[in-house]
Amino acid sequence: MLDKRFIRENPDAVRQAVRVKGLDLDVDELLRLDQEHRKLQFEVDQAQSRRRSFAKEFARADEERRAQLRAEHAEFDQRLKELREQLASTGERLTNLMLQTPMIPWDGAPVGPDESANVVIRSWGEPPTFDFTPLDHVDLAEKRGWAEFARARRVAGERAYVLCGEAVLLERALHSYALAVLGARGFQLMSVPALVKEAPLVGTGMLPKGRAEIYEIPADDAYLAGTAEVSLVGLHSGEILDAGRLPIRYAGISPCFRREIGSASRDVRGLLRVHQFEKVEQFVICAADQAESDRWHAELLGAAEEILQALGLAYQVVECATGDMGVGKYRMNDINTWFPSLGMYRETHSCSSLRDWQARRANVRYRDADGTIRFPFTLNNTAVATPRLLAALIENLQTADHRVRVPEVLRPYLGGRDLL
RNA sequence: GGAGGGCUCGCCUAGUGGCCGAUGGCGGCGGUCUUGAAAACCGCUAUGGGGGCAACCUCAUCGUGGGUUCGAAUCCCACGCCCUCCGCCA
Repeated sequence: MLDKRFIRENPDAVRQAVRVKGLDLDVDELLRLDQEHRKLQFEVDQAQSRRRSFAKEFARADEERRAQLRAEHAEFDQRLKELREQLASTGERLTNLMLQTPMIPWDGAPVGPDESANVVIRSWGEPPTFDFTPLDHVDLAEKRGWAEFARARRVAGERAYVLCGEAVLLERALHSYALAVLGARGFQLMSVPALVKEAPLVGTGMLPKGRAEIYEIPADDAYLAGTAEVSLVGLHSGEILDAGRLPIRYAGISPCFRREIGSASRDVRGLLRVHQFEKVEQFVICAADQAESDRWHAELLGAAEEILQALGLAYQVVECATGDMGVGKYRMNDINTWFPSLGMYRETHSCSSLRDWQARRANVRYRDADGTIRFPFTLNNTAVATPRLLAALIENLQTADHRVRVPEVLRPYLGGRDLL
């Protein structure tokens, strides 16, 4: 969500953002509603002011005068009621449009309609070469008894999976390692709800646009969050933080649920695109300062790269195009990790800066040293998301005899074993 | 699931229909005093919207949303959350 004043003063910048992000938002209608809303607000204010003074007069009046006042104000009350209704309905329409306002993307973002316009900005590592025919993660896992797919789908339908035995330990090792890396970098470890109310989903920007992507539990007016970010933002919703508390850095771990409606029949095999997964997410709330936010963006990207490098997985860092980055993003960098079975790099991490777009929605504020109340900037990035990263790991580190080399950093979590 | 109690300005608290955007204390900030500090004393100390160049004016907000009333923190209804007890349960 953008600042209304900013929209009034820079409508062209907003129109431009709507265009390059491929959105459907009528900025002129928004401006018109904003103006109408302000006009109605003014009228309602005046009417209520009058109502208050009338009430005071009433208190002082005698019975005869009171009867007279009641009669006089019947019509006025009706008018006030109508004004209030108009204000409410205009406000509702305005809010609907405001929730669709996009963050203005940064100058460096490639302009393009979708991920095809993304640009690789750096690479690390070389895709492994095998002197045998490598298996994909599904065949490898089944051969080793590390996963069940057919049976899992009997239980939970398409895209379901079961991890078994050592795969369970390996998955947990990835998360434990990610938490250790982030803990060492000063992040507060947080295990957060995945079952959430509507408000934090709107606050993060997952709703209203992403409704089709989110599991809904109508009986309880609840939803299953697709990322820990939802809870982490929601934790501070409505608060005015002390500037001294910033930056807030969280490493949030949670199960994540996504309906994958827009990807039906894509990646249906294996562990790449599933409805339920486990993720450690990095999340930062920092002062409303672009330079500081940029530093955190680099830091979040750096933590993810540290993890991938320690795991020995080749990856590329991608500068995401305007059409790929989503409504609220200022800047987005995906990290794509090499998957031998696909012969390509696939997204395992996504690092985003949102400036104050999310804080505004979630109503998270802070008090600056000089007492000014501001909306902070928020950023987030994946640290480890499994089983997708687990699949990358076993594919890349497999051996000819269908075993998997354990990266050194994971060995402490696997009883010191260097081979599974 | 059942029964009860509660939700007021950072924290605690006063307030049962108009004098209440709201009392008092604590905390915080500024000042006086002091060599310095403490104590004491004085002052300030919510957020959002609208109007105005500005000083400032105005409206809204006492968990949320409705209702009653000329007028609601206060009365009524629904919902949310917290606490206590019983039951159930990982």
